[in-house]
Amino acid sequence: MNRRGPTLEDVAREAGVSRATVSRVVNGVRNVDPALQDVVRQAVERTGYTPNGAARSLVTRRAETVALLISGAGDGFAARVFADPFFGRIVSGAVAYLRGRAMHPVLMLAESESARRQVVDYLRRGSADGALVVSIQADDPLPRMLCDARIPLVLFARSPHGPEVSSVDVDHYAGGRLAAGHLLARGCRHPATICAPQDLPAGRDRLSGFCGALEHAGRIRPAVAEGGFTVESGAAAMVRLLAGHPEVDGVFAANDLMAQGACEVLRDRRLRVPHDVAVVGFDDSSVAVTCRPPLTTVRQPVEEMAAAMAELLAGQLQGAVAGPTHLVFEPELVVRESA
Amino acid sequence: MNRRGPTLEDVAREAGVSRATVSRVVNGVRNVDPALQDVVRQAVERTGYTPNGAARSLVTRRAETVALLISGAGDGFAARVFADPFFGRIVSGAVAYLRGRAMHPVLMLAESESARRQVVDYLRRGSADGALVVSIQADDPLPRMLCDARIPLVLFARSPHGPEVSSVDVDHYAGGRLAAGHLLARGCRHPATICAPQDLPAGRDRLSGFCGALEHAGRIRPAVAEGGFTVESGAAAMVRLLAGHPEVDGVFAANDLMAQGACEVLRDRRLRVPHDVAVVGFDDSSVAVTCRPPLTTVRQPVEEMAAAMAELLAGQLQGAVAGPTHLVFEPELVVRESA
DNA sequence: TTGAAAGCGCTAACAG
DNA sequence: CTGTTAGCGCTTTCAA
Repeated sequence: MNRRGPTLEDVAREAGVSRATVSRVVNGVRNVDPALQDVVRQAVERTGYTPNGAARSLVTRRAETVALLISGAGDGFAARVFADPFFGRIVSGAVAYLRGRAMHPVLMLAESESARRQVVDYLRRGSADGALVVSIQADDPLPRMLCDARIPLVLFARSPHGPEVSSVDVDHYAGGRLAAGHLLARGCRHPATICAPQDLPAGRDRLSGFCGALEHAGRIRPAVAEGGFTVESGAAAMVRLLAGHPEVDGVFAANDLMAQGACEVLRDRRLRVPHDVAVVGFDDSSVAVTCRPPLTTVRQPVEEMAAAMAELLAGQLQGAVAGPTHLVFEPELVVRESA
Repeated sequence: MNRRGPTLEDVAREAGVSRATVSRVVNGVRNVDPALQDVVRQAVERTGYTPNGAARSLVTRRAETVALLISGAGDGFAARVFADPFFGRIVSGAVAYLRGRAMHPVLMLAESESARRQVVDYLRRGSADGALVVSIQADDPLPRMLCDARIPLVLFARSPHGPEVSSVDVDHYAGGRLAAGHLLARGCRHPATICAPQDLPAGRDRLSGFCGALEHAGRIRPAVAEGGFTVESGAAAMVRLLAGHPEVDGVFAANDLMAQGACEVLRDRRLRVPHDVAVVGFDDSSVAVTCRPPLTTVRQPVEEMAAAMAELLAGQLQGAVAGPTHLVFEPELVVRESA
């Protein structure tokens, strides 16, 4: 594969100017005679010139590329990522921001120990200038690895035990409270929750927000079953909940996928949603709309959060030396049919 | 961001050898005294050296990176991609192959005209060595753009009007036949299909395979409603089918997501699957298992196809000059509960 | 405003 | 087996 295209040299010869001048025109640097600019641009056109990224990066020390890392573990990791529209929203938000700033967004999965090493290597060698990290595993070693390698990064969700780096997050506690408030307001007397893994801070916060609001309203603790963010785990949790607490009339699921699983089980049992059991989800991903019935859910402004994450990183890359910034977004209740 | 780490020079000094020797050790080239190798490796360790990718690429003319491009259009493109586990399987297969060959897989979305230009630019400047392209749009301009830019590429699905490049595909016609055969075998008398967009060759082939087998068995043409690969479009199509043909007792949906939508509508109508209406999907993505009931479906060996695609590209990158290769995989019927 | 020249950090001949 | 040397293609001082 020796497709070596035309170089600056070739364009310069074609245009009858020096390499430096062509470089200036290509990079839009001022102080070039407009007439010459045209000549150069035509030469570029004729030769079909494209700058060689490696040569450029070698001197600029930038790749104009940002890696969006989705980190986790386990078999079928990719399958899980591509089954949750939540990630689609993150990608969407980050990509939109980066494209607007002429940065190339590249998505990489870090699904295993060796994959993480490869990804870190990719960044260390400078193939990307920094990383946006979305981790869906407790105690993910990736943020620390990146940090140790001096890679600029911003996290989606604050990591309590990880390194102190900038992050963007939603107020999970407030989200849980929103769900409880809504359930209470519609007269729910026997609330339950399908919570997220409790080794995740987000999982704990959503649960304690939910419980806290209930307690505040004078209710006893809700029935709790833990799920793993998937439809099936939500369904299984709902089955357990029903087995132990047949009186349940309201469920807060810690994400929409699990809420969907719950709805399916409820339906199988001929329990009407929301009439018999009200269901509230979390995220407001596209399944919230697809679900039958459409889900009332706690919306995370994911696209904005992702864009903010990219903006924070862009700032770091431009040399802003402020300490870690932690942005916390407010969740919002979106009422549809399920509750 | 001037984090300039140690260079070969630094390591060489530390180890008391020449840059060339360090380079050899780092790149695992033979002909280096084992003792020296150790010395060098220790020096690498001490200095925390990582090769600079730009400098290396500049001379090797390779980035050791392959782009996996998902191309299409429309608002919510990312959302759609991340709502179909089918893509997860592609990513999974390609990533697994590439990681094993020490290539960095990077996923990029080409969701608009400008995004496509950016992606092509990324490849033209050499940030990746080649592309694996998954297009979910009829007449996608991307393959041709890549081809014109002399970027090595392999397509997922053969493009009839696009440039002649290597591709990997499943026998869609055979897949449609498989679905028809199964429906017929279980005694279905009024088959219908929720077909894929007919401007897609794959969509046409799945439909004609289905119709062909029916015809061959002496049946009339099935009722047809077109969907757009999403759950909602499948549900809407099912509604139309039922409205026009209440007698329908078997449905072949051109992907699992649409099959799921169909199942939901059927359930709402109190029609039992498969007892009243049998449903066959396509893909065998993870929703086939999640769906209620679990879907009988036509399996595409997506992971293998993706790996084959990566292998074909790797061959091209190594300079194998064979003409375009078209690999066609056989689909397989996976029987679960829905039919 | 333009050109000449010096590298960026690395690999790959080519000697030794 | 090891070191010396010549670039890879580009940006960026520094002079003119």
